[in-house]
Amino acid sequence: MTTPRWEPRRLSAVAVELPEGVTPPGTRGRILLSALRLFAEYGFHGTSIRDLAGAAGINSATLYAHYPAKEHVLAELVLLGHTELHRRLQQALVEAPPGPAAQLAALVRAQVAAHADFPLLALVANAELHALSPERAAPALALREQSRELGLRVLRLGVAQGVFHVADPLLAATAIGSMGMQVAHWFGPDQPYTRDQVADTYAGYALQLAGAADVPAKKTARAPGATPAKKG
Amino acid sequence: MTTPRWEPRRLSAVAVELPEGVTPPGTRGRILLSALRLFAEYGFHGTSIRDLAGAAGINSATLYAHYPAKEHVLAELVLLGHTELHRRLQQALVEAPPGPAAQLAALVRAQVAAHADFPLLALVANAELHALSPERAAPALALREQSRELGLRVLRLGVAQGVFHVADPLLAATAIGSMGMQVAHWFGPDQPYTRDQVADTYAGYALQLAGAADVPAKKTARAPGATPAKKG
DNA sequence: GTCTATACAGGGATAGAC
DNA sequence: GTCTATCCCTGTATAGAC
Repeated sequence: MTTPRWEPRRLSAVAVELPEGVTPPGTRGRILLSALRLFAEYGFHGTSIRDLAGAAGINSATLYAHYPAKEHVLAELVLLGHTELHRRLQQALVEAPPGPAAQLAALVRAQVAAHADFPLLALVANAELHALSPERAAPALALREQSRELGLRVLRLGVAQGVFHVADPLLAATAIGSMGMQVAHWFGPDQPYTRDQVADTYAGYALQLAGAADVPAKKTARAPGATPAKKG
Repeated sequence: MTTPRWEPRRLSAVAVELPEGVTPPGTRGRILLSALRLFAEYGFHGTSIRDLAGAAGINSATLYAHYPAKEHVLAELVLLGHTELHRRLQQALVEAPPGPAAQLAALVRAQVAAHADFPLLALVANAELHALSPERAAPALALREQSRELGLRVLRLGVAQGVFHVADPLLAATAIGSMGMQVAHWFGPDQPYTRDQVADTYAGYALQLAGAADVPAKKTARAPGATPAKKG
């Protein structure tokens, strides 16, 4: 591919940006941001070196003064994405009020917020990871595993404490994680929700899904033990 | 790429198959099944014509006796995937007991079952859709929209009837759909759940998430070895 | 329908001047 | 660091014999 064959469809008009403080200065930063946009829209294999250089406003040969190969650009993005998510999840846990319910809500909020704040990065980190060689994918995979375990631990603890009621915490964690992950695919300025609306709503969904005994009295909550409103 | 550079990682050892009755006979069928596996693992742009022909056991030129271009092979898979899901959702609705709760459960079961029965197809249909030109992506997108509306209608009806309790049915439908969609990414013979365990469990999650007043005391899945797992 | 052979554009990457 | 120029391979697709 030399020039885009059709209008972007994979993601709508989302800001092309990276988390604070991680964009390299100068040309290397422009390469990385261009790659963020192009890899998200056309995929790693659907983006050529010349596409990438053109978007960054440089000659294709200049790329190799900053990265030894195209794959290294992807590797940097993938690692950045996984690092940012894991950092936010950890911070959310640290700052959360005590108790599994509050912690689960905090984790889901953080996950949704991360994917809504940087949908392009989340998309590339997840959907293009497979294009990396095993050794360059490994660091991201390790972070992903750690992130997954954060949620799983909270769910297991909540079940043990009788706060959650799920037969299988692993499956519940998977389901909850899936909700948030997918946010990167549709969140953008062309839809009616704010980042925090989605984050709060999804946190509520997660608690409901987990059968939390003490779902905070949001609009969506129902009275525990209430008689079925009835019927259809 | 001429030969796989590393072991498949995007999906584990999942059967390479298409829904009953849709695999074309003869060489065309072998091309389609090879494409299913390769596109799922390496992506459309990560798979060359020669890869595809080699996997199908033919010369690359022979491909063009069956498809006018590589993109048409992908288009067929993407359409097959979306068609199969939509067909199953419709059938599930038709066969479901009356009432939004039973209907939502049936929809989620059908979605999960479809993605667990044909994870490769679901992956290609969703993750590689962006590689199609707009006009060849359109039919699949139309089907996707119709499928989405099935779930949305059930949720809205349930809210109107007081069976569900969500402030925003669209967001709830999105969250529920996201859970099931992701199943294609991890379901396989290397994990402890049966298709029906996941389907039933996820259906229960959906009802909980939607704040269903009358969540049926359904069987919930367990990992084998814990307590006797049941199935439906 | 399938093959061998090949056209030829585009791919990733390097050499070497500035 | 950046460019021009270029190498060489891989990519898609076609021609034409069998």
